[in-house]
Amino acid sequence: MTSEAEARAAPPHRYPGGDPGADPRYPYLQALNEEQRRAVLAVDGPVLVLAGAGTGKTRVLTTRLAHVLHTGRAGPGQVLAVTFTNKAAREMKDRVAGLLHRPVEGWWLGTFHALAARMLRRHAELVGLQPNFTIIDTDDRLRLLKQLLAAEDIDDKKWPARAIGFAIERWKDRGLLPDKVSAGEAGDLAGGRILEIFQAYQERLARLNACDFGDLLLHCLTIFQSHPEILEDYHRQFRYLLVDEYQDTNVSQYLWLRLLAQGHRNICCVGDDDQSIYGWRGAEVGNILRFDQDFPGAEVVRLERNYRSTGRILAAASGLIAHNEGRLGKTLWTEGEEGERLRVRGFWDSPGEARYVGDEIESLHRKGESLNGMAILVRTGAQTQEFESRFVDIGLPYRVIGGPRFYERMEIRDALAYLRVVNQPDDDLAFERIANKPRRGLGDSSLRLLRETARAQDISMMQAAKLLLGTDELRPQARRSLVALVESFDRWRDQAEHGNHVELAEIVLDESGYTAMWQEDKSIEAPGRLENLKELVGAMSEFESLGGFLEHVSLVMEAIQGEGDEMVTVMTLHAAKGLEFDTVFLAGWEDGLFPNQRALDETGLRGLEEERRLAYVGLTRAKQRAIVTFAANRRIAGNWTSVIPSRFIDELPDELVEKESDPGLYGAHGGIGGFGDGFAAWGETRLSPGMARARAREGQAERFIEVSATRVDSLPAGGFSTGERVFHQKFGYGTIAQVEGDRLSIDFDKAGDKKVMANFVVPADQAG
DNA sequence: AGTCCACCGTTTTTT
DNA sequence: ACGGTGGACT
Repeated sequence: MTSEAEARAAPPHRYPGGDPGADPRYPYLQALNEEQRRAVLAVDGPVLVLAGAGTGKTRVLTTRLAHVLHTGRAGPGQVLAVTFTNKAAREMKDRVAGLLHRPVEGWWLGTFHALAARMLRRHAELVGLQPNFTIIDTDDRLRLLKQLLAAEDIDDKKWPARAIGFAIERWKDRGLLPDKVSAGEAGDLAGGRILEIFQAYQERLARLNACDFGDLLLHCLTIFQSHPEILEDYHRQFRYLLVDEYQDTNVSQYLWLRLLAQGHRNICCVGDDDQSIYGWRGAEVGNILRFDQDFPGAEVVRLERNYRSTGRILAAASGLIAHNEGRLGKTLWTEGEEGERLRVRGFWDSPGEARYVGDEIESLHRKGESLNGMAILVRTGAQTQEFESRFVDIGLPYRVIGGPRFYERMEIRDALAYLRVVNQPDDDLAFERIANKPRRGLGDSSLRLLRETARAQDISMMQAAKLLLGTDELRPQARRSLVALVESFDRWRDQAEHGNHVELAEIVLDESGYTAMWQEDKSIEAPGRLENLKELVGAMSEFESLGGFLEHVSLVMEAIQGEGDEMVTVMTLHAAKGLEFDTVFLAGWEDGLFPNQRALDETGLRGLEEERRLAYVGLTRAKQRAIVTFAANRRIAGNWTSVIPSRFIDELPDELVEKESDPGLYGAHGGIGGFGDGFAAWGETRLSPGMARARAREGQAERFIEVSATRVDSLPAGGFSTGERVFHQKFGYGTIAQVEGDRLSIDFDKAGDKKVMANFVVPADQAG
C-alpha cells in the first residue's frame, strides 16, 4: 500500500486475537469461511477475487462493501461499486442494507452504463453535449444507420444496417472511435466505407445531442484523458472501487476502471474466468487473466469452496472445464454430499426430448420437489418453443425468461417516443418515430421534406416543422396535421412543466390519438398493447419527474418479473448465469447446436472454449441433480436435420455419468437402418477413436487435455479426408465436406448436408 | 395510402 | 416453418 493511500484511509483497524471473524464489532464476518474473510478484509490495494461458481461471491462482495462502510473507511458517496446488470445492482444494494441493518443512501452503485451516464451528465459540455442528452438504444441506432446508409447510397441488402451497428458497437467495446480503426480492420464492410459511416454516425449523434451505450463510456474516457483535474476529483472522491463479474468487462470498461483506480489503487474485482460467456459481445477474458500485471502486487484470493452443488456435479463440471486452456485455474470442492450421478439421455427427436423432460418434472414434482427449483436450460431461444408446447399439452406451469422485453415492445417505444419529444423537442429520432403514428397524413414525402430542411438548416426536425409551417411547401393536409401536432407538443411541454408526469403521459397518449389507434385496432395483440400502455403509465408514478423516468428507461431496459407461483423455468444458458436450481435439465447437447456451429465458425477454438464455459455455467447451476439430454433429429431452420451428440458429453468424466438407456428406444435401433445415426452414434460413442484415446488416459489429466484439444480439428478420422466419396447406411453416397475429429460433415447426394460419426460411413468403393 | 406477396434470415444479450 | 421486411401493385 502506498503511503498516500494510507494517509487517506481511515485509522487502521486491528483485529484482536488474530481472528477478526470472532470480533464482536464485525458480526457479519462470522458468516464467512476463511477465504471469504480474506477477500473481505483485504480492503487496501488491488485485489482480485476469483470466485468459482457457488462459492459465495455475492456474499463476499456485499460483506466487503458493508465492512468498508461500517469501519468508516469511506462513506457511501466514496465507494464506486459497478455491476453489469441492474438486477445485480439491486441485489447488492438490498443485501448491504440488510447487513448494516439500515438502508444506504447516496452511493455510487450501479451498472457501468448508469454510472458513466451519471458522470457524463455532469461534464457533458466537455464532449459537445448538453447535460440533457438522449441515450439512444439499438432500435434508434438502427433507424439512424439506415438513414445514413441510404444517404451514402450503400446497398443495405448487402450491408444490413444491423450488421453495421454491431460492427460499430464492437469497436466501441474496444474503446475505438472511427479515427482509431485501421483500414485493414474496417475491411470491406459497407463496401469499404464503414469508417465514413461510423464517422457520420458519430456526427449525427452529436448533432442530435445523443449518445449510444458505448459512447457513455467512451465520452467518459475522453473527459478523463483531456481533463486530468476531473479525473483527480474522482480519485479523491472514490476511495474504494468494487467490480462484479470482472470477466465480462470489455476494453472500454476496463480502461474506464483503470483510470478511476489509478490514484489509490483500492480496486477489488470479483469474477470467474471459467464463467466468461460474453466474448461475442466484446467481453475480454484477458482483463481478468491479466489483472496482476495491470495492478502489480495485487492480492489474489481464490474462493473454491462450493456451497451449491453435490460433489458429483462439481466433479463433472470441473472435468469438463479442464479441457479449456488459458485458465487461471481453480479447484472447486465441497463438503456436501456426493449426490446422484449425472443423467445423460438421448432421444429420437426433439419432441421426444421435451416429452421426457416434462414427464421427469411431473415425476419429481409428485415426489414433492418444487417446480420453482427446476429449470430447463437451452442454448438458443428457439429451443424453448418445443418445451412450451409440450408443457402446455400436459398442463405444466412454466415461465420463459428472455424474449422481447417490456421496453422493447412497439407500443411502449412509441409511447416513450412521444414522451421523449415532450421532454426534448429536438429528439429527432423520437419525433420521426411518432410523427405519423397514428396516421395523420404525414407520410414519407412530408417527412422527407422535414428531414431535408432540418439537415440543410442544421436544425432539429421540430424546428424545421415550425419553419416549414410558415411556407407553402407542404400540402394542405400535411400542413394542417403538422400544425396540430406541433401545437400539441407545445401544449404538452407546457403541462409537463406544471402538472405531474403521470397525468401528462395519460394526456399525451389520449390527445395524440395513440390510445385510440390501438382501441380501433382489431388484431389480437391490440388489447395486450393497451394493457402494456397502462402498465407503462403506472410505472411512471415511481419516478419524480419525466426526465428521471426516461433516464431509467434508457438504462434499465428490463421488465419487472413476477416470481411467486410454482412454475418451472425455461431459459437460455446465458440467462441462467448467477442462478441456481435443485434440478437442472440441460437440453439439446448436440454438436452444431451446442457447441454452436456458428460460434465455432466465427471464432474457432476460442469459440469452442466459450461454448464449453457455457456448458460449465449450465452444470454449475444445479444443486442436486443435472440431466443432460440430446436428440438425434432436430428441426434446424425449418428442416429436420440429423444431429450427433455434443462432444461435451464425451468430456464429462465417465464415472460420474449415468447414461440411462430406455430399453424401448435403444432396443429399437439394433442396426436397422431406419432408426437414425444419432442413436447408433450414441451407442457406439464408447468405441469411437476419440473416446478410446480419452479413456486410455483417464487419470492423466494433462495428457488428456492435450489430446482432446488437438483432436477437435486436426486428428484424422479413421483415415477419412475432405473430398472423399463415402457411403452411409441410411443416407447413401456422399462427399466429405469437413473432417472434425471423428465427426464428419458430409454432403450426401440425396439426403443433403449431414453430420455423422466416422465409424458409420465406409469409403464409397467399399460399399455394399 | 394501404394491402399483398415474395424473399430473406434464423446464437447467445445488457445497457 | 415462420416471421419480419421491403417492394410493387391497387
